Amino acid sequence: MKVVPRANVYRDAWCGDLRASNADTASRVAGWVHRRRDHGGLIFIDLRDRSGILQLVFHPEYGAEMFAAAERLRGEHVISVAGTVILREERNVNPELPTGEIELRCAEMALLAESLTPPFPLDEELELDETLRLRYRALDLRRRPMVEALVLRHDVIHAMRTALVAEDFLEIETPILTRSTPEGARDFLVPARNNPGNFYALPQSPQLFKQLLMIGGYERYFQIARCFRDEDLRADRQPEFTQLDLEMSFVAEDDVIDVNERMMEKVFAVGGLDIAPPPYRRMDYDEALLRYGSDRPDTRFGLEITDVSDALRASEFKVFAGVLGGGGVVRAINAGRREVPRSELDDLTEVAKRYGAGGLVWAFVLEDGTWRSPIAKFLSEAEIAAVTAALGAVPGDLLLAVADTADTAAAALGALRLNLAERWELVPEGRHDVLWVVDFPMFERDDAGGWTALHHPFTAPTGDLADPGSLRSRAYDLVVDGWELGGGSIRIHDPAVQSRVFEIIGMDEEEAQGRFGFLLEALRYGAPPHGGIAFGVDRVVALLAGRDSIRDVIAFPKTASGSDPLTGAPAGVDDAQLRELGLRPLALPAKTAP
RNA sequence: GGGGGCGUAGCUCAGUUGGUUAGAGCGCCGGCCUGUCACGCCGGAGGUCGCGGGUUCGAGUCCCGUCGCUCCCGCCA
Repeated sequence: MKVVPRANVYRDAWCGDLRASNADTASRVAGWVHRRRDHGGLIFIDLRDRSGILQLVFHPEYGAEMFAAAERLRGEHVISVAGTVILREERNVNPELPTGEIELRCAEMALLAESLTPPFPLDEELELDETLRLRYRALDLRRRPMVEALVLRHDVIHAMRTALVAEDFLEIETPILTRSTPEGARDFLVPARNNPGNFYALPQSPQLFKQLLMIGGYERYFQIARCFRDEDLRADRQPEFTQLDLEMSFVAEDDVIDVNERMMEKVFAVGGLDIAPPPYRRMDYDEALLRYGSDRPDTRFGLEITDVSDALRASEFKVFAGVLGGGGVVRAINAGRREVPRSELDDLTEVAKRYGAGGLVWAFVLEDGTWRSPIAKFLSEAEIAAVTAALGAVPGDLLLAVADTADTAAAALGALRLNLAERWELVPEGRHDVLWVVDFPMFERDDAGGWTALHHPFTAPTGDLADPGSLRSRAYDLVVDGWELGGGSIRIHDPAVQSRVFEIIGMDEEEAQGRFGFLLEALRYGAPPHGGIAFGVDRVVALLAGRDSIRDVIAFPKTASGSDPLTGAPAGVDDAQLRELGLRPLALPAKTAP
């Protein structure tokens, strides 16, 4: 650790800091008993603090009473010891340990706290049941992978803050208790005692407040902001999560992207990622969806998707004719030269179906250019040749195709790509790809046939406001290795445009005024052009730490069902509390009696 | 809301076609041990097989239900 602790009754050094250069000096350290090796007449203790591990040596010669006390030490007992740093004999050096050249010969020991036997081992890295880990989170947090993850998290946030402060950003807080604006995700609600029947909402993001800060003239703002969304969880989604939220005035897309590239370059360096310096590649949304089947493409491996509709336009094969005739597409992946058994093809078909495809067409290209495929007999020689050529396929290659709507084909083949990459381990070790996805559509159709904003309704559109389907948005997402790490946009600063966007998404004047009147009003008092971005801090850290789940980089996360085994949250409250809030107890259906 | 996987000792797991007394490693407890670092050796304790019901002569194993964890779809920037 960089700073030596201020000497006190407990310690004057970090365990993990002592080195050969400290040999023959007196030192005092404190920490937890990580492991003990009791040889009868000689005891070794690995003492652990936040910085690392130091071997302590206890010998009766150095103090009989202390030695007797050391015999009673058990795992996770807390002690403070004073002694002399000793250079180990060469044959006793432990090259695995940063402190392995030395040890502390103990002269004095204070037992500060005893520990029960821990419910799981803290000294080895093994997969543990997550409920158990969360139930005993204080102990789990002592484990090395957790310490490393949270230290990295700190370093990442520190790097972000340093980079932004250096670019004249101001850190400003926005409210946690705010107003429900049910656009996008479901809100967490908080009953307002002073106003019975009314509720605060926890923010899904500081979006509106940061726009007000721009109108307020602060020009460059950022915040490490806690955000809340009451939706079902995933490995990369928690009900409360942390965003690096920022906003800038008098900027266009490139200005925001430039600042953030400079910042993220520092962040990637903190994680030790080998990434080419900015500017980062930019890819159009349409291209991402076509070639990778996703708006957050993982470009670390090939298996790109190709649209082969044109080669099959005249096909008499009923499935293709039906789909193409109905405005759909046929898209395919050349999976390359692979020996794939029938059972695996069935698995892949299941993957495609899970994402909405009716099925998956497979074909092996044979030496003579024909196909071994269930559908070979339905296609003409010319069609087979055309599709083979479109995919750049050669004999031995496996082709996988989906015929469906463009959206479904993209989703199914996109998922299939990722599945194949994992199945066949196609991602090169240590490779990381960073890119901006840009030029998103502004709106997409919702289930009811209306329009809904792809990002959010404060994103600035480009194009003809009379034709919602043709509008693009001035948005940009940062994607790394298929993870969406951040997203933002240039915002609407013209109140007329903002009103029109609300109109397009089916929000009438009255409703818009009711929900967002405060923003519309502020926009009328001189709103500068502005834009910004928000990064998912948990995702950034998880990616840098090489973890699959953001739970592993959050000190106190929730389980996948949103519960907290540590505190028991969410938990019931008594009727008196409810009455005080003006709420009626809910009559829950009785549990079925045994 | 839907689908998949998992649930056996404190922990990580094995447990055959339904068959006698449910096992291993680690940990824990006791003993021995002066250079270990996953210390070693000897001995021991430790089980509501998630929970409830059913089938069966017999259930950890099969069936139904339920709870929890986890991954995914829907949902979600």
